[in-house]
Amino acid sequence: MSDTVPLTAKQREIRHRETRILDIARPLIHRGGLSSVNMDAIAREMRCTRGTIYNHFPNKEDILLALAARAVDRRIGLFRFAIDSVRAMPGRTHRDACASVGIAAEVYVDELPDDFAIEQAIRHDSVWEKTSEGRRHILGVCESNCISVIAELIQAAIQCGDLRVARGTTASALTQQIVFGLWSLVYGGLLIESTSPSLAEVGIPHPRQAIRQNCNALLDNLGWEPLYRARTYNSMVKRITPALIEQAHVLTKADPTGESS
Amino acid sequence: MSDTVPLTAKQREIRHRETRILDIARPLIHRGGLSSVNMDAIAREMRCTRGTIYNHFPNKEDILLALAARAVDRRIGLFRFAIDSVRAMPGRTHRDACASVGIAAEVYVDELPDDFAIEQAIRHDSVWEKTSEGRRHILGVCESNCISVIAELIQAAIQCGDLRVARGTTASALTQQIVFGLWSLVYGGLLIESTSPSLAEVGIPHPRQAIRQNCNALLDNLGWEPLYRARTYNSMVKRITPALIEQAHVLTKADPTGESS
DNA sequence: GCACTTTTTTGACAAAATGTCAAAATTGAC
DNA sequence: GTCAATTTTGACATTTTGTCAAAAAAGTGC
Repeated sequence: MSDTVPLTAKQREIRHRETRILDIARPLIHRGGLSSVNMDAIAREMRCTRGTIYNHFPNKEDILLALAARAVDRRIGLFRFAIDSVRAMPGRTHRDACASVGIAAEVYVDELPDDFAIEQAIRHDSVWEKTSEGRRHILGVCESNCISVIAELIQAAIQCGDLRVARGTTASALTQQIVFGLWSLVYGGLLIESTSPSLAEVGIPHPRQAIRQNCNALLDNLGWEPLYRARTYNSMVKRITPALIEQAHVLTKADPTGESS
Repeated sequence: MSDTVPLTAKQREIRHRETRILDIARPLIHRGGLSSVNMDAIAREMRCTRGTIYNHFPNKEDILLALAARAVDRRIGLFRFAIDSVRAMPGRTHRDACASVGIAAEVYVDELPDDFAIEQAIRHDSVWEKTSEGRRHILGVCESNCISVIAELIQAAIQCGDLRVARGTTASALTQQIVFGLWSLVYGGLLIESTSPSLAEVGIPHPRQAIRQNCNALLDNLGWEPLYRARTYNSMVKRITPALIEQAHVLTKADPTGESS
């Protein structure tokens, strides 16, 4: 329902501007932190005035939300890439694919720290309150997609028999349990690592290792075969990490524009 | 080194004012959200001008940090109360005490939501950046105390034999692993619950239950005896929850002032 | 109680940021 | 080329933070 009328240059420019605003806003985070993302700075780089930007976004917070949606898209891209990479390795299990998503999350935090930061920022009440319903919905869809990616992986593990559903529960309940468990462990762990200033002083010198071990302990207990073996696990991590890092930058370069033409 | 000189009324007033500022700021969060905590509102309620408040705190962010330190203190109070309560119940294990801390965390989120909110808020870069080193250190000590409470509990479980240290690791490594694992699971899970708008739509209708189960799965796998049994676990939860809720309000009423006179 | 010094409080001020809107400028259509 | 519709502008109002010289209050010695 889009291209019935050939768009004029002006119309194309306007349609493209939302993307341009976001492309300009993101580097600002990197240069001066989140507080440097202000309408003045964006307008200056855009070579227009604030008023024009307000034609596209009702307020600053909606811009942040749009950036967050892009960030989640990149994160999903990284998760998918990890899963596909493991699938391409001979002899790797669904469990390996699941672990690779955890590694992808680590790479996300390390290589795309601005994306990680903005995902946190928009959760803040003071930001969330001001956002529009429409934008919130878009972000919700992105998040939901991300969960689906993991859930599908776990369902595949159940179907192929690696993960056995215990008596008294269902495949979907088990799936949800695991999705939420891994999500809490990895997200919670990475968040604690990034916001608790001196984790080492408190007695946790290697949070990444702890997160990985805890994920494996959880999966082992929930009945996922084959159980954790350090050798195979570590070799998978070593193989996939450099590819993930590269992919993180690829995903950043290629801007994830919405519609086609 | 404190009370060599009898303080004048004015000196006492000033010394007491820091507490007063915090006592006034906290209800503001409840009434109008975090954004309503501004210097004007505090000054109005204090019946003085902003300038006076700036004599006590160098900026707004330091006030938030001081509120967060109080919040962590209350949280520790709740955790300690939970542990002590379980200790007083006959036939309860260290594992029950550990689980009760998880319940205490749930009660904290539900009954002291402003405290939970402020603990999140101060993690935000835009807030953290502006805080003073001194205040950050105070908060770090509070956090460290909280971790100690849990770590001691786990060490006790190791000493009494409920928790066995596997070959190739140490008691302290295991302790750290468990502390960080439970922390990630519970904190991460509760955070996701509170910030992911429609968790139910995404397929996780009962996040609290999922968190509890995941904690138990993790502890089971890490070798904590006796293993999870629904009956004993649930009876403990039922017994302790009302007492925790009451304690949450007790801790709020009694303001945790710093020094004695 | 009085003159004085020190401390504390005040409120006017500057600065930074958001969001609005009537007027100006630009664009597109005939 | 004219005119209507759309878009952009920039001045304005508002809100908030943080500063600082001057005023007020408190303390001190006599």
